[in-house]
Amino acid sequence: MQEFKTALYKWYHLYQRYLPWRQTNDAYKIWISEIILQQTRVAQGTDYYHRFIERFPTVTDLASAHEDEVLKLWQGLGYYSRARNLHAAAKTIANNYSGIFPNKYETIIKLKGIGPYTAAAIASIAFSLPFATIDGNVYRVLSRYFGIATPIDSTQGKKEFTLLANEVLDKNAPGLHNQALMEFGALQCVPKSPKCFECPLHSSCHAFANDLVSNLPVKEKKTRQSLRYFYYYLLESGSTILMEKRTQNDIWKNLYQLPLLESDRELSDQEILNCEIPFLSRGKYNITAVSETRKHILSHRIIMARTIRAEISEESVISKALLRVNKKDISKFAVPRLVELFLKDYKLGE
DNA sequence: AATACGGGGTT
DNA sequence: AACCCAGTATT
Repeated sequence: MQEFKTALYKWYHLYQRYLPWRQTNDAYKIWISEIILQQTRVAQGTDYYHRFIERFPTVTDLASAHEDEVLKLWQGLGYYSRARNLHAAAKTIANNYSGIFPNKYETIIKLKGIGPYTAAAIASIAFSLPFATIDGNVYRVLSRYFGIATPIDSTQGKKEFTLLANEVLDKNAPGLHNQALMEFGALQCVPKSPKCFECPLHSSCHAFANDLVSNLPVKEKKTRQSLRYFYYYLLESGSTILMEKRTQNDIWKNLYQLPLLESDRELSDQEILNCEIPFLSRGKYNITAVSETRKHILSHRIIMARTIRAEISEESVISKALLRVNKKDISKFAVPRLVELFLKDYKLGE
């Protein structure tokens, strides 16, 4: 065990990346980085981290912002509940804890959007508390090194790996230990074709000795995708278009979009042209274009989307849930990537 | 225990 | 196309 840790820390000392959130002890900044990095690669999240910290340097800055602005800053990063929960938690800290980030694991994990992983990360890195972080990297490194085939996405697996990770944890330097283990998984003990022959731990690695590297870790469930059909309406009148906010408990909650008709099946061009435009209870319109289908692929969904562009008369009566937005203001709204791409096609929203 | 929740990189 | 990424909340 000590051999494992000594080699790991030596490796970390030599090969760790420079990461902006490693240069601070500020729990707030560490928190932001950990939320951004949930299910997100460092390369994808780094710029967001810088912009977020620049706009919201402290937890009270974040707490006093409007959610729309937080979501706009998060646009394109995905899993938007992270941004909504971040904002809600900032308000909790500002209101209940005088703007001071809590320094106990039990308090930290009660905050919205913070689960076992993030609570352990903040507790260990910002406050040197002995809690092991267990993320995808840690599952991979531990399952291979110790040869554990319990599925990591089972209740039993979570229990076993949590126990093991906390056993292995260096209580004297938990923050360093956790980051070293995760960095090792991210750079050396990677999912596909890890370079085991030049790995400093291979002489005592169970998977390497038994040719099990490509079989570990074990994961039993696979996510399957389902289809959705989206028809967006770009409804123009003069210099304005119509937009709406997604408020349902569904994908992209609280983001904005072009008025949407969702169908449970694909619609033909003829059906699209014959279909009365929803959202308009009265008034003339003139369909000027129907886009190609754009296939938007997410982890658990495939969205087939088209846009219908139409001129609507000034006196059109619209559902009151729709917003009339001046074209030059479109970019102020947080929109899903899919909508952003459509707007770009029309040279709107930037 | 199972599913929803984004977007992008890698193989 | 499948898999994965410094996971969490909800059902």
